[in-house]
Amino acid sequence: MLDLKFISSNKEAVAEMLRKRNQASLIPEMESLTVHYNARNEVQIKCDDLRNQRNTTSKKIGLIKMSGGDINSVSNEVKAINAEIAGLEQEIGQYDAKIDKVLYGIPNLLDEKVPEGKDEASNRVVRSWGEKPAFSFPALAHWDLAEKNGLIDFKRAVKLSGARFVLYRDAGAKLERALINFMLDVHCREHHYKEFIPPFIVNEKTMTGTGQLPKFKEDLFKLENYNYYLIPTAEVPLTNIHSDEILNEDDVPLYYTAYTPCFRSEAGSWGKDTRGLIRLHQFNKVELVKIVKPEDSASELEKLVNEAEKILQLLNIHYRIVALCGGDTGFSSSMTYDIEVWLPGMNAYKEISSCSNCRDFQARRAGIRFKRKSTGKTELVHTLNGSGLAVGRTFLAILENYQTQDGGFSLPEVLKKYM
RNA sequence: GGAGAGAUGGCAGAGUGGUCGAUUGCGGCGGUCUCGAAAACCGUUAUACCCGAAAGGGUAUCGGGGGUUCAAAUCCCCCUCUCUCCGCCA
Repeated sequence: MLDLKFISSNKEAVAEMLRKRNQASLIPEMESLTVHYNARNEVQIKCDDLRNQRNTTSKKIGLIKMSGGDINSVSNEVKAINAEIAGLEQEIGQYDAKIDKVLYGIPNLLDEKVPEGKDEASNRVVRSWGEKPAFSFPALAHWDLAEKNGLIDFKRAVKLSGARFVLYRDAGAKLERALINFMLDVHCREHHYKEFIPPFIVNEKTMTGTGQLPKFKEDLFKLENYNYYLIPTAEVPLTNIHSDEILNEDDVPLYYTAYTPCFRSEAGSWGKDTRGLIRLHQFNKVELVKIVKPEDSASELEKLVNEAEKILQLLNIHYRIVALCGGDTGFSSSMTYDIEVWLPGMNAYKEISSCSNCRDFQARRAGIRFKRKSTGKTELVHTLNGSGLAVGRTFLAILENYQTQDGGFSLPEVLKKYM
């Protein structure tokens, strides 16, 4: 979330951001924050003053009692003050509730480099790498290749669970596992990430820390009768590892990675990408998370993209890097680069990684700070996250890009030792 | 699942109704000493909010929520989590 004081003194900048995100409808709510905030403070000042009176008078009572005096009248005086305090506290609570409701729903500020635009049509291609493969035959889509080669059992997955689930089998399961190990090895050995296996189920506070809750509850799977949610990405547990902590300056930057399955309800995407491996309720992903000093986050984002795209370079698959426009940038992110991989079978580029700089937005929600030595002050860290990469989509990119005329496919060189 | 114990500042660990935001130790930071370091000694060291130009002042916070009281880290209730023993179990 944004700093309440910042919003109050920069309303126009926040409104500008909301317009750029195509969410101008939030502007009146945002502006109401200042009103509530000021009103709240007035009550707070009154309340603090009364509490001060209460505290000093109460202390006097202790002294009076010790010297054997009568405390009745003073005691009644304090009771009257307390009644007044109770009323004011209730008022403050009401203001806080109103403020939080709005504040937790306001998206992050956008980096000035973010392109203008309402939706993905305005995303800007920054650069690309490699070449589209030239086939002398019509390229098959990955679902056909997966079926033909016995890598995935789509039908039985439906029997087991339903639509948008897959059952990897034989070499398919092995390839998926090989990719996970390959990605983790590259990031740990070459990019110096620390590896984790986090819980796949987290609580409400953790989901709030990274921004999934309260606003995007319908995108999550929630466990019945528990206040637990299935993680939609390892970004959630990894980023929250240090929630409510004050780190030493020497501890940062932190580079964390984890493989986890990711669970998404995909509410609102009925009919989209119903075939194959593009959009699933459960998919595998290797995630990269960085916790860094504010002055480093911009350059760390560029590095993060490089680390993620390294995987595709090693697999030798063509892709392009896209800077998301304002309307397409996620709630918690100030700036996002997508890596879009080329899929010859689908004749399209598809997102395979999303790398975001969340700056202090998540850090403020989750309470992740560090103590700066030169000033002795605590400051919010900046957090970044990126897929490195979505495993299932990498799987299908390999199938489509490495397919052969006979309907089979070959294996990228770097994966051979993992199979 | 049964029985018991516990949750206090970066960490360890005192504190059972008032002068306690909290003894002390360790760690951190600054200093004295030293060529330098260690040791020793001295000082300092929580977070958030509010008022203030600042100095400074106020308020809240001892796992979370509620209650008793003029007054709660301390008493009562509920919840969460941790530990020990027993049972079950990958």
